[in-house]
Amino acid sequence: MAWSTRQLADLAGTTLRAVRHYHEVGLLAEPERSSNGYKQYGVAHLVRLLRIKRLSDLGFSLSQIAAMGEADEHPEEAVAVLDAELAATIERLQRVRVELSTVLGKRSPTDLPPELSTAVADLPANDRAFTVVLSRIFGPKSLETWRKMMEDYHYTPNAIEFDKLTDDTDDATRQRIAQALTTELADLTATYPEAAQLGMDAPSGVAFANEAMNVALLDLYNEAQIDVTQRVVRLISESKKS
Amino acid sequence: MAWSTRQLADLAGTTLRAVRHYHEVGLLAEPERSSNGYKQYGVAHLVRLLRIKRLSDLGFSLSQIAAMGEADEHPEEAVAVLDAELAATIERLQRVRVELSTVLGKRSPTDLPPELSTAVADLPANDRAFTVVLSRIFGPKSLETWRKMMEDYHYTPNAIEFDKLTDDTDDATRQRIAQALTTELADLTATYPEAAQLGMDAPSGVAFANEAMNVALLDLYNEAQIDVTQRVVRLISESKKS
DNA sequence: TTGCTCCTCACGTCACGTGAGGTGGC
DNA sequence: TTGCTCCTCACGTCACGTGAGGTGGC
Repeated sequence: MAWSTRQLADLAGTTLRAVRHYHEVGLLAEPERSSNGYKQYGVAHLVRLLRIKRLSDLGFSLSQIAAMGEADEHPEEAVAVLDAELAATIERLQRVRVELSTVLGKRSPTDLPPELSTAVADLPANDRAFTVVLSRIFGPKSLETWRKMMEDYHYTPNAIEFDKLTDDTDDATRQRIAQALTTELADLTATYPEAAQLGMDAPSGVAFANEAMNVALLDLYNEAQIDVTQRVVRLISESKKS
Repeated sequence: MAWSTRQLADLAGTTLRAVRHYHEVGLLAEPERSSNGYKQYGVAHLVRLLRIKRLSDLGFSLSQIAAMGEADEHPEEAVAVLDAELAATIERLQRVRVELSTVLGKRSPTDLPPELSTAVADLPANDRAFTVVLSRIFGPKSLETWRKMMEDYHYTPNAIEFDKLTDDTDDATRQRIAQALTTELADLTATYPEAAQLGMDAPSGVAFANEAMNVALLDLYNEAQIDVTQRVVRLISESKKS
């Protein structure tokens, strides 16, 4: 008269495979066998299995349960650690739920931090993608500066013309736009003195940030736009020399 | 000019292996290679990777993310389902924390439901284990009846004598204790009319419950105690006939 | 030559789930 | 003989982690 594996599992409210798994990892002793090889469980196995299941349901790992041993005791420390983990998990999940609701309301895209989402709302795809890259390399100060500049200036006539540049744009037009943009940038820097520090707080280093911006530039814009950008850079460095 | 796998991973705030895993499961397209076989990632890869990471952090599985496709959209239903799951998980974890605090305060053992913990507080090991078994086979009504009976009667002189029985206890003593217990049981049934229904609400069936009780009896008590129990059963059935 | 980065297998993790293939008692 | 339960492999799951062993540019 004893319980079969299935009966033991049912009594404990768990599964056949779980019981066998506990045998495999040495958490639960194997019982004696009857003549046909069937396992024969007794009350001690049920008590042990219930304890394993209880602790497992509470969130302890099987190795933690093994470390606690057979007695009905639990190291206070392990319990405290687990409780702290649970508290942290609950908090995190609650924040995730808040995020989910803003994502659902389309108030937040999935590739940008929420603060930037309104600023890029109606930018062309490449400018938007460029901002995505910046969001990953700039520090918070630079990002905030960039956000303000985007919100105030993202539709100047010069920016619109820049967006329309194609590879067959002639040299004179390129130069004209480059000069106009340079002037505009100077005005911008006057309005936002922080703009001079753009990218200086990059957490991964200024060099890496510059390289990444370069990669993004080459990737997102056409030859004429890249050309104009380089002209702007040259014009600015020339004006600094004089 | 492009990003290496490590650079892409760093930019997205994830790991090398995660990026490769997304390639393996087809979530992220592989980029072109340079002449030496190195992967060369562009902005589009970064945008895609950021989206994958964001959705993954929110709790979507990779196959769910795959189903959502490349666009910046998310089926409302999937979001709602996930949110409901999160809410349920949070609730469960909160209940677990409450349980943890009672377990820590030793106010609750790990093998018994909380309601029974005080009732068995100072029972001998076998009676306690027997109660553990009952807690797994009785329905709620029977368990409540059992709890009341334990709290009122667990230290009658007869119960103490029963606990002390050994295999060399002589026949006369066995019979005397059996008769005393039978009388006591009759009194109990008078005080608790529900006692007559004990085990009748077993969710897994009365037959299974009886067999399980029998297994526990044979497992937990010695020959003399089992013998006395059988005498009690016989005495009761005789008294019913008359 | 030494370091560092990149690459591709390929096994490991955690707690089991899920067949596959075979045996034993009614 | 048919069903049902039990048994032991042994691979699968999920999202990567973690070496192993080899190559390429400075």
